[in-house]
Amino acid sequence: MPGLEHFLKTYLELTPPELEVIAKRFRHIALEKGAFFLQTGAFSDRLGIVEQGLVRIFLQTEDKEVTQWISTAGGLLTDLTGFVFGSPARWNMQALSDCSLWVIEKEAYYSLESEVPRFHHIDRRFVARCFSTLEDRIFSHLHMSAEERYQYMFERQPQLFNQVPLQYLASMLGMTPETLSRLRKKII
Amino acid sequence: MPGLEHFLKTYLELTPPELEVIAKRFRHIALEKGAFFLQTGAFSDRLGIVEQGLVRIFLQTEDKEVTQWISTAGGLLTDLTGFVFGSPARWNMQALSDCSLWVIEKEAYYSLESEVPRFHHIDRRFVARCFSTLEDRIFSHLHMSAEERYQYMFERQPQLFNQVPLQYLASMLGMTPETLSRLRKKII
DNA sequence: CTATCCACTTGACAAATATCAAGAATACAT
DNA sequence: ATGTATTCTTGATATTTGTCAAGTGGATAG
Repeated sequence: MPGLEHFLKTYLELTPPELEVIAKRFRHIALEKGAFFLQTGAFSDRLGIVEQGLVRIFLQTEDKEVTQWISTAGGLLTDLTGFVFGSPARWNMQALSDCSLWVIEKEAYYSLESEVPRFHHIDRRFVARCFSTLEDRIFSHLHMSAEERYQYMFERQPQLFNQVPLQYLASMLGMTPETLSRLRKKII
Repeated sequence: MPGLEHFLKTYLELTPPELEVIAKRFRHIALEKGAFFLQTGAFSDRLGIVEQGLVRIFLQTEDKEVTQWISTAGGLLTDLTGFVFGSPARWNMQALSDCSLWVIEKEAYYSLESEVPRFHHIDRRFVARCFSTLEDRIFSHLHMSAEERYQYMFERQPQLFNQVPLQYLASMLGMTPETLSRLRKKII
């Protein structure tokens, strides 16, 4: 199984010593199926990386639950807005299966600024990469149909489609479970 | 008319001396109607803030043009991904009317790191705010109908609806011009 | 003033997607 | 294993949105 250092390297370009200092600040925790890593309204005072398992990021609106994303191995867990601005978290993050995570506290994260000279540069690229991912996603909603979004996601994250309840995938793709079920049938 | 410093303050929390140092690095330019601030594939080596006028941010796909956003006074102009990672710009940015802009070169922007001690903190919050805006937008596509997205945008940016060709607004909302025309009629 | 060009609107129709309800499959607990 | 959730599928139908084509209206150049 790829370790924390492997995942850190996929987000950030780091030298071996930087990697070591940063990795040391993470601790390893278990998150049982059904448990929350974060809940709406709480303080987002830590950042997690999924080692194993699936975590659903979602929000309750008046009329329905909206799944924003499902994080798999290597995926990021944090309410970035809350983490940066200290505002109450918008998102719930709940384990869909028994998970193991690496976690760094906000305080430890920021203290890296004084330990790793290039840290602000690293962090900046990290946030910008998150931005870039969202930009792609917005774009997909502006010019793709539900079917095209399904295909696009399926190509990029095929493992999700075996493991995640379809209702959540549907919400994450901006369609109803029935529509997703029909698209899937049509395409196979 | 609100000045550059006013707009900077809306993005970033700055002390008066910081504000002064940063503002000094911007220069003031005109962008004629139809001219491009940035084109797809170019280097995104500067960041602009709209003082006056409208700038459309869009991209050409095989089958259609997709308008991602329209920047009005105070709005931001940069391909953030390109600006941070040095990759070729994804977006075109074209003036819809005669515009005046404040612009800072990438090099000058980064040199602020050594002039303003808190700069990395400021910059980080800036990027995170951009992220947060996109997150809201993704969310709107996951749970709102075209009609609801129209209403939502109309409440937040009513000025756009007087000034911008509807075809661009439609694309930005992820619908056809005909649909937008009908929604507008229905709602008024 | 008039011709021309856009952008916008409207209508008729088609396609995509949602809704509601029922049945089938699957997972879960006892 | 068996019964009970729950989730997924399917069908019928409604609604929303898209497409295509024609028309209207307003701006602008000559």
